[in-house]
Amino acid sequence: MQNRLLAALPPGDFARLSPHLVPFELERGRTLHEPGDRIDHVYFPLVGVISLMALMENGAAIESAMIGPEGAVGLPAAIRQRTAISRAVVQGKGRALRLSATVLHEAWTASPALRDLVDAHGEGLYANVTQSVACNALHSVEERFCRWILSCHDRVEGDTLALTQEYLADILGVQRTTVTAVARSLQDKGAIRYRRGLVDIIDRAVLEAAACECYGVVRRTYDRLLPAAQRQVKSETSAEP
Amino acid sequence: MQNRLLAALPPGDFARLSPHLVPFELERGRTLHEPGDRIDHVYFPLVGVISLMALMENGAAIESAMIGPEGAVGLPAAIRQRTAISRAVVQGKGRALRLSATVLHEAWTASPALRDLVDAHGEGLYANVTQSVACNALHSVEERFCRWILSCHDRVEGDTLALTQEYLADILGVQRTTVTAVARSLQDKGAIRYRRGLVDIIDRAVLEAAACECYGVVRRTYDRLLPAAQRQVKSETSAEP
DNA sequence: CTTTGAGTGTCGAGTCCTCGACAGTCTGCC
DNA sequence: GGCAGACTGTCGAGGACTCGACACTCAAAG
Repeated sequence: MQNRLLAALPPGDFARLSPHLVPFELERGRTLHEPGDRIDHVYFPLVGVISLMALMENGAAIESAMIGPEGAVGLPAAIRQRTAISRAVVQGKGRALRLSATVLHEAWTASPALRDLVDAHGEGLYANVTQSVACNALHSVEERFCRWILSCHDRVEGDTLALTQEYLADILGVQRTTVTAVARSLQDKGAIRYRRGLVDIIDRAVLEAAACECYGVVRRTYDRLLPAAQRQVKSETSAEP
Repeated sequence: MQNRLLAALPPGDFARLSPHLVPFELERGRTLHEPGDRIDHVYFPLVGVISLMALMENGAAIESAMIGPEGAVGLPAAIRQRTAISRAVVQGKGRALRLSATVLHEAWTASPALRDLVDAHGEGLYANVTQSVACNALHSVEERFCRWILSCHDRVEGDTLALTQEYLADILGVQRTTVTAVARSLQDKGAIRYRRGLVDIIDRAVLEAAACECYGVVRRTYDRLLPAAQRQVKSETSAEP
C-alpha cells in the first residue's frame, strides 16, 4: 500500500473500501476531470503525479497544486456531491487506485478515521495552494522551477522525470524560452540534466538550495497533518539522516 | 443580519447560536490570529474586510484571500480544533460578530444546515485562493490592483477605502513605486481618486474593464455556492439591472 | 531510410517591475 | 504654530521576463 491516505486508514475501514478500489493506469496527459464536471471518481495515486490546473478564460492553464501518493484527487466528494474546481491532468506515467464517489461518501459516513483524513487532506491542500499564491507573486522562475522539480521528484519512482520544457512553461505560467534559460542554468550548476523531454535529477542538494522555501514549507505541512509515510524514499538533505 | 452565512442559517439554528455571538469592532491593522495559533474564535464580518496573509520566512506578507460579509474567518474550526494557516489582519474599520470555536463546533455537530454552509464556504475559499495562484502568476499589477479594489468595494460601506499605497504594495506583493504608478494611471482614467490613505471609487465600470477576470470568477463562485445575499448593494455592471 | 513533427537552443527588442534614493506634502500631536 | 512622522511623487539604472522568430536536432512513423 503506497498511498499515504489509504495506508493511514484503520484496517477495518480499509477492508470495507478495498473491494471497490480499482487499479487505474495514469497515462501522461490524460485529463481526469474538467472544472464544472461532477466528481464521480476519486483517484488515490500510488506513484505518479496529478496536476490541478487553474484555467483562465484565454485558455491558459497553470498549476495550482500537485497531488501524488500523499493525497487524492477529488477527495472532497467524500463529504457531499461536488463539481470539480480545477482541471486534473496526469503529469506522468504512474499508477493509482480509483474509487467511486458514492462508495467513498458511504465510507466517509461510517468511518470517523476517514473523516479525519479527508479533513486533514483538505487542510494540507489549502495550505499548499496558499503557499503557491505567495510563491507565484514573490519568487523567481528559477526558484519555482526547483520547487516544482523537487516536489515532483518526491512523488515518482526514480530520478528521471518525463516532461518537456513547453509543458513546464505552462505549469509555471511563463514563456518556454524562460524555462530553457533556467534549465540551462541549472544544468550548468550540475543540478539536473535535460535531454529531450526527460529531466535527470543529478544533485538534489543543489536544487534544494536554489528552490524557494515553499518546497520545504509545503512538505512539512503535509508531514504534520498526515501520518508519516512508511518509508521516505527521498529525504530533504537538511533532515536527519 | 448582514453576514451572508449567518443569514442563511435556518431560524432555529441561528437562534441557538445567537446568544453566543459577540459584537466585535474591526479596527484597522488589528491581527486576529497568526499562523500556528490555535483558532479559539471565529469572526463573521458584517461590514469590512479581513485579509488572510501568507507569511514568508523573510517577513514578507502577501494576501492569499479576502474575507468579508460573505464569509467568516476561522470557520474550519467548526469541524475540529485547528491551528491557523494564515495571518488574519483587519483591513479597515468595520463590524463583525465573534463566536467561540467550541460553541461553533457544538452547533456544527447539531446542525446539518451549518455543516453545509461550512462546507460551501470552504469550497468557495479554496476556489478563491486557486484563482489567486493563477492571477499572481499571469496578471499585471494593474489588473490585480483593480480586482482587489473591486473586491474590497463589494465588502464595505460607501465608496471610499482607507488604505495606503504602502499597504497595498504589501497586499499585492509588489513595490510601492509600482502601486504609485498604477494608482496614478487609474486616476488619470477617471476610475479612482487617491488622496493620502484614501481611495475614492469614482467609476466602477472603468475598474471592471481594467480588472482581470478573476474578480468576476470569484464573485460568481461565491454566488453559486452560497445563498444569495438579501440585497446586493453594488452590482457588476455586466449583471442584470 | 527518409520524412515529419515535436522538442530545444538562441537571438534581440521591448515591457514590466524592482530597488534605492530623495524631495515634497499632508496630518496629527505637542 | 510648528514639529515629527507618515504618505506620496518622481527619477533612473538595472534585471527579469515576454514575445516573436528561426534554425537545429532528435525520435518515431511510414
